[in-house]
Amino acid sequence: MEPRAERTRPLVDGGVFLRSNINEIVRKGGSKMAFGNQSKLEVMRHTTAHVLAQAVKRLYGAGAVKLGIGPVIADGFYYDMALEKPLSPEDLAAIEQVMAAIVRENLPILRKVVSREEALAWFEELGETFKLEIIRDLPEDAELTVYEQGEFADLCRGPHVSSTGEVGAFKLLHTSGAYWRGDAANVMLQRIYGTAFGSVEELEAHLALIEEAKKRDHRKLGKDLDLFMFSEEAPGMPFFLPQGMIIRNELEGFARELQRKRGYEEVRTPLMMNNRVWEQSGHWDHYKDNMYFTQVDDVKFALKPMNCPGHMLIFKNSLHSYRELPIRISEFGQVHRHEMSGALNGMMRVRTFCQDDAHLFVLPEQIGEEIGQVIELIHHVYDVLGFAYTVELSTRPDEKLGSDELWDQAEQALQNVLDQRGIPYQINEGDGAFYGPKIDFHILDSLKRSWQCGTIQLDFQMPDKFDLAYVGEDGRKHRPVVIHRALYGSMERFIGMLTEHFAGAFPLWLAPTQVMILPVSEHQAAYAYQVKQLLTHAGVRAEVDARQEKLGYRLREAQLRKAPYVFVVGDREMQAGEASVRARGAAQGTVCNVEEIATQLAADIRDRKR
RNA sequence: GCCGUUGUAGCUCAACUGGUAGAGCAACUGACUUGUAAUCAGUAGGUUGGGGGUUCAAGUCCUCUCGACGGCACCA
Repeated sequence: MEPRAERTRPLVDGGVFLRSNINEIVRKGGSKMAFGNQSKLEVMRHTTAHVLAQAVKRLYGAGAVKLGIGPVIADGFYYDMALEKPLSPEDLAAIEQVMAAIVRENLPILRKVVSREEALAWFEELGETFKLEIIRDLPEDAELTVYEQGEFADLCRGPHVSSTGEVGAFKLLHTSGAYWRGDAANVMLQRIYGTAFGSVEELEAHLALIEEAKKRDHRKLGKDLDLFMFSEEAPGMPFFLPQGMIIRNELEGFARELQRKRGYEEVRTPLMMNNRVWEQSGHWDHYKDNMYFTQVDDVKFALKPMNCPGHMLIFKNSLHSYRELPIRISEFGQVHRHEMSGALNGMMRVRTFCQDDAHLFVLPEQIGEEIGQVIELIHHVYDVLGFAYTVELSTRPDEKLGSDELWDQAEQALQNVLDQRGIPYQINEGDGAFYGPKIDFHILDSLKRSWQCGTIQLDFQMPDKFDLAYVGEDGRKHRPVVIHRALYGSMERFIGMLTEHFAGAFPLWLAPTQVMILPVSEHQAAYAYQVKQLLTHAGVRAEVDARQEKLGYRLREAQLRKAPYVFVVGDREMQAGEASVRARGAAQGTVCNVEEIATQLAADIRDRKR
């Protein structure tokens, strides 16, 4: 195939393009900061992004396309560009065709170091205004390189593979809008996402993984399994259906049980309070754009976006001695936060949710010990559920309350606890809450996706804002320190995450219906209900499906509902006080004495066995 | 909020360039009395998200609006 566009003048007068070769570059160790830690796959994906840009220019005309940036990301790449025409999925197919042609042409990829002036002149002529902006913002001494393949050239640090023919199996996935330089104040460009792999097999495996994730989508499973629903009447506000409520109650019960043993006291605080409380706490200043307000008589009220002020008021309700501390107040607190419409996402990002919140009022010297206990508690919860997790330490944000000295102290305190316990963690600069730094726990689900769930936040601000005090040994008033913490984070999000993690096949203790009992025919229906009764008394959630349908049909439904156990009862079982017990996923069942299996299941449920 | 896509029966989806809404499953009724992933037959079910407009005629075109989806930005 002939390269379509002839270049009529050299890119840069007098310049020499060198063949781009990743192996050579890595061997020579050239420009380590750019190349050193990139895998060959990443380099190839980066080149695929250039091929994408080249294809778009061929298709819509070089002049009609202004390039933004086209970096490699986890699992693929994207390229941002400005073009008149909004891209549709059909356009992606057409672009892929042109990309395939460019790969077949096997164009050599040439690298050239250019001076700032040369680069500016060239991209000026091309009308690549975004590239010009990049060049102007680069430091004076930055080494500028241009990569050229056929008629296409791009300002780029590289590296790239040595020719377009080395691009492997690729696919364009979807388009979206993206602000230039990630700033909402800038124009919005069109972003095309794609991925590439060394082989067709790897690409297909990746696409299959995406399909698998879609099948596990909690929005789909939540609908299929009747866990929860949404309504246009309350965007971003989930409705829990009876089946989903069972899961939620189990999770709450689990946390309550653990917290009771650890000296927590459960409370419930109002959903809305006079706005002056939020002005006092600093929430109004820092968070009013995301709060819901209402007028009651002539007074402005706000729905709580957080539970802390309510707990501060509870602490202030009585006088406290240093002997009482730590005081641990917990609440399954429903909060409302007005998230932007575009941010909503099923149970994962909602406008009202329930935090399994707690505030620990502690003496300064108790901070380390208390945080250590919360870390242990979170570990226990995740361990029972079988989750691996990572830990992040988030430090002071730009918009914050309090002095740098206090922040130094608070950040140091958290860091010390982690270090002393030998817990590996990542530091997340600037991601803390406005009142204090935090330790976040990120769960890794079965698809290796990370979800922020548990959190521990150290707060020297709220005690101050609310003028909290305890009476010390010396008989004088002292300021307690507050630790905010959550195990699940948001019940809604946690349930969404659990649904995807287990693909709807919840462990026995969480499963809404733990045993589905199927009488073979109407004759055994009465016996089936007896079995249900027995299981119910043992503390097992059992249902009977005695519909006038064939056993195979009802069995299929029970499996689709992902019931952990199916009991089939026919005449044989009825005579012997037994049931044919089939565990979820098992090819066939075993016949068990009903009382024995009931005892066994009750024990497994009590132990929250996985 | 921004860019793009999208909204048809409870669910999943169909209806060529505008010609007056259809299927499977589910539901209901009846028959069958069922032994480990779908028994058969029949019945009913929709102001095509909502408002406005163009047209002889709108699910289809235009417009406003609401919701959802994919991202961006946001996420104290």
